[in-house]
Amino acid sequence: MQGTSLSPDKVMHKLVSLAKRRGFIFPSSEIYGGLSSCFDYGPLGSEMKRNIKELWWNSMTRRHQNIVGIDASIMMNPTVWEASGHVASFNDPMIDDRTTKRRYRADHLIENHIEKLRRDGKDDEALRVQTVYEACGAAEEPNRALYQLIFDEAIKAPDTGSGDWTEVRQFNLMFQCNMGAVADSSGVVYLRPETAQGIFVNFHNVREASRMKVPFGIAQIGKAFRNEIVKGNFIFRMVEFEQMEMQYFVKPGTQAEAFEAWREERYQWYTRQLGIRPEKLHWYKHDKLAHYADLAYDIKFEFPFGIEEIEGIHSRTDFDLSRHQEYSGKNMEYVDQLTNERFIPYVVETSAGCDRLFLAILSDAYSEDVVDGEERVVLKLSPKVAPVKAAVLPLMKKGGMGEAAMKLRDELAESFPVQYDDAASIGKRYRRQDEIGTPFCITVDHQSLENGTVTVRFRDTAEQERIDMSQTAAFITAKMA
RNA sequence: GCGGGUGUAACUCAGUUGGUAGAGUGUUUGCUUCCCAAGCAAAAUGUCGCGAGUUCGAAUCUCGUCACCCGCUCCA
Repeated sequence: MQGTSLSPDKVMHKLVSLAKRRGFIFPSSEIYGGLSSCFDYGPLGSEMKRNIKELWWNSMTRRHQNIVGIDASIMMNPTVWEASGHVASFNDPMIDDRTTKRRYRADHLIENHIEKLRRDGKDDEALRVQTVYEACGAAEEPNRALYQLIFDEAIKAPDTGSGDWTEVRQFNLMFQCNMGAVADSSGVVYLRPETAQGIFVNFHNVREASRMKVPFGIAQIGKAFRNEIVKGNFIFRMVEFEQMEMQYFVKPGTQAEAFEAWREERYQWYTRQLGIRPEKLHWYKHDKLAHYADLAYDIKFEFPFGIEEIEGIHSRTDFDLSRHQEYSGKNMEYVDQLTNERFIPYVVETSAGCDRLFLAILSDAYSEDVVDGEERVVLKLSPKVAPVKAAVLPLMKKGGMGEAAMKLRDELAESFPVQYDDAASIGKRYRRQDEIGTPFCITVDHQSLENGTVTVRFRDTAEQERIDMSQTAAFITAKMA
C-alpha cells in the first residue's frame, strides 16, 4: 500500500466534491443558486461537527474543575458592541483606486507609508504623519480626514504605485437587524461578531452562580457573524461561523504564566485528541496587536490553499471587563476574600474556529492510496471525529448473514453511530466506508454463523482481525480511546 | 469589492458553423454468493446557474445577474 502525492490545488476541488457527494457539506439553499459563503452541514458533516464540538467541550469544561460553560444569546444590547470597540474598529475604512480597480484599507495605506518613511530614515517626517493619522480618529469626519492625509502625502498603492483614489468609505463588518416591528434606528441590534462578549457581560452572573474563584474560565460554543468584504475558500471564511472559545480570568500579573499554560494545552489538544499531524501545525506570533491584546499567538494549519489560522490564543488584559465597567456603570471587580485584594481580572482567551477546524481535519484526513493494485480515496479521520464509527457488512445478503449482521448493527447502534450495508460487492462496500472515513468494518461471513466470530477490517491498512461477535462493541470502544 | 477563470445529471466532463442534450462514475432494482470499486440485465435523475435580448429557432451569440475557484485584501 502506498500513498500518492496530491497537488494542493486539486485537493480543495476533490474535498468540495467529496463533501457534497457523500453528505458532509452542501452549498446553502443550492436550488435557488446558493448564497455567498454560506454552507449547510449534511448528515455526515453535522455528525462530525458535533463530535468536534463535543471533544472540545469535554476537554475545555468537564475536564477542568474551574471552567464552566454558557450559551449566550446572539443578539445583545447594542451598547455591548460600543464597549467592546466593535462599533468603532469593525468599521473598516476602505479606499479604491480608480485606475487599477484595486481596493485597500485606508488605514493600512497610511501605516505602510509611515513605516516606509522610517525605513528611509525620515523619522521626523514619519512622526509628523503619525500625529496627523492619530488625530483622524477624533475628527468629525474620520474618513474625510483619512482621505485628506492620503491626498496630502500623495500616498500611492504599495503594489501598483498608482494613486487615483476614490473617497474613503466605511464598511461595517457587523450585521445589523431591527428588533421590534417598527424598523427605525432605535431598534437596531447586531448579530454578534464574536462570542467572547457574551462571556464578559456574564462574568459576575457565572462567577456567583458557580461559586468560582480566580483563576477560572468560562467556555462557550456558538455562532458569530461577520459581513466579510472578502469571503471564500469553501467553509474557511463564512459570514456565519461557529466559534469555540474560552475566557480564562486571572489575577493581573499572572497572565503570562496562564498564557503559556494554555498555549501548551491547546496545542496538545490538536495533536493528541484530534490526531492532527504536528508538522501541519504552525505557531504565529502577532507583531501587530488588536486593540484589546498585550500578547497574541495563533495556531495555524497547513491548508491546501495556504497556512491559515484555526485558533487564536490572546492575552486580552483587562480591556473588556474595564470597558464594560465603564459603559455599564457596573462594578466588574473581583474581590479575593483571602487577601482582600480587589482587581479587574486579566483575561487569557482561547478562540477556535469550529468550521475552520472541520476543514482542517477533513483536508488532513484526505488521502489517496492503492490497495491490491486499485486506487482508493480514504479519509483517515481519527475514530473520535469520524461520523460513522463502524459499518456492519454481511459478506452475502443470503444464507442468514444479512439477518445476523442486521442484529449486530442494532446492538452496536446502542453505543455509537453505525451503518449497515449489503448493496454490491464486499470490496465496493469497503471503499464506500473508506471514503467517509469509517475506521472499522465488521464483516459477518460463513464462519460467523458457525462459531459466532466476525472480522474487523481496519480502514488505514485494510488488514483484518477475527474477533468474537459479542465483543465487537467493547473492541471498537477500546480502539477509540 | 476589484482583476482573471468557471458554471451542462449526485460527481467528473463531452456537446461541431445556433436546429430544444450525451458519456464515464455514482445511485436504485434483479441475477451472480463474492473478502477489497468484478460481471450481466434493467431503471431513475436535466429550470443546460438565473433573467432579459437577438433569432423562425439559443446549452451555443449579446447584455445583466447569481454562485464557485485563483489572485489582491482581510480574518476566527
